Amino acid sequence: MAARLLRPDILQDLIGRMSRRTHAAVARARAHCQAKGEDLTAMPLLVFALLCEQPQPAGAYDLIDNISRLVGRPVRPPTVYRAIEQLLERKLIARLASRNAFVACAHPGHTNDCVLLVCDRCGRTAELEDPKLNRLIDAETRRTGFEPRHRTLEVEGTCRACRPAGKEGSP
Amino acid sequence: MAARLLRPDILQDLIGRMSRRTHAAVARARAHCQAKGEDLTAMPLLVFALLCEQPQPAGAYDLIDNISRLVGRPVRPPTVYRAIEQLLERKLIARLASRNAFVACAHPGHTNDCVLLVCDRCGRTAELEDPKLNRLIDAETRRTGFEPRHRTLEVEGTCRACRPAGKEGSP
DNA sequence: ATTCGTAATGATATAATATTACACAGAGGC
DNA sequence: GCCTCTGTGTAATATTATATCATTACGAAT
Repeated sequence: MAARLLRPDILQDLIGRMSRRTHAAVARARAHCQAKGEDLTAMPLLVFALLCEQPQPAGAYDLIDNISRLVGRPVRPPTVYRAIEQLLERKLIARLASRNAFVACAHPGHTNDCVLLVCDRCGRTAELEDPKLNRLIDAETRRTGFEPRHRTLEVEGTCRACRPAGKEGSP
Repeated sequence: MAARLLRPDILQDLIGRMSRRTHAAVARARAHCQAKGEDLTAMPLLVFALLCEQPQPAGAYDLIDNISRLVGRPVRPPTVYRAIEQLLERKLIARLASRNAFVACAHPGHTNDCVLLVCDRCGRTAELEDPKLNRLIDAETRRTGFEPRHRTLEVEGTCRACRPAGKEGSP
């Protein structure tokens, strides 16, 4: 299965150095996939772990650079893009289309597309799951005769932490 | 104003060969800008007109190629990207983030971000202006302490025309 | 154990998208 | 005329993404 790069023990070691939060997220992701009879191989796991380590979205080439540093030799774009693709399919990460970047999803197994809130000060993103909103989007698009399959909803603005204190309402 | 490329008479000629619909849209766009004391120069006008001519979104390099053909010599990326940027600022076109492409907006002067419905069969897009949806998105994001400034909402699916006849409800 | 099939990975090259930096041309004011 | 300002022109390069083919590990069949 795994080719010579990224032997399981090395992978374990790399992920082992990461935060507790990441360990938990990785464990959840593995469990989630195994429950479906699938399996996460080394490269997707590493990409996912790296994305978990930072709250900001990462560009593909940031990931490529980081991974290359970690494994001690250049890892090429297709390798990382393949991992990204697989993670996207399994909805473990989300593509941030407005910035050509990627973020780890907080909750494995959400079947809906989620809303991404992107702070333009700190660059952090938060996920919002909102069934009511999803239903409205679905209903309104269908009203025009359109059959929705997938949506991208990204909101740019200022997160609570970056907002000047005391400004809770509208400007 | 205009440098040596795209003299006004040539521009008129190029736009003159386009459809009636495009003429109308271009006229509306000019009027809309003039009402605000601004003005659309040659390149932005041509880009807008080209986008009006086709219902599918166009990539920046499609535009570059088309414009180069029309004016009979190579037009470089920055020229076209500058025009795109200006049109985006004035909300005469919209960026389709999920595909790195651009579409002409149907109605000049809409202040809200609109919803883009993208058909994955024919590639056409439709715009949806939906105040109710906008209000809900605004309200729901603010509930988390986030201050929204701008949003991207793109729905991919099958448009009415491309849908097999008789399938009006859910699958 | 050898062979074969397959999935994941590796490497090379290149396509597609976007930006930086600087030069120049023409309109309008002086 | 000369200056300045804005829009345009060009070269070079940065950034993001994919196509293509080679290689490696592992398991199943023989």
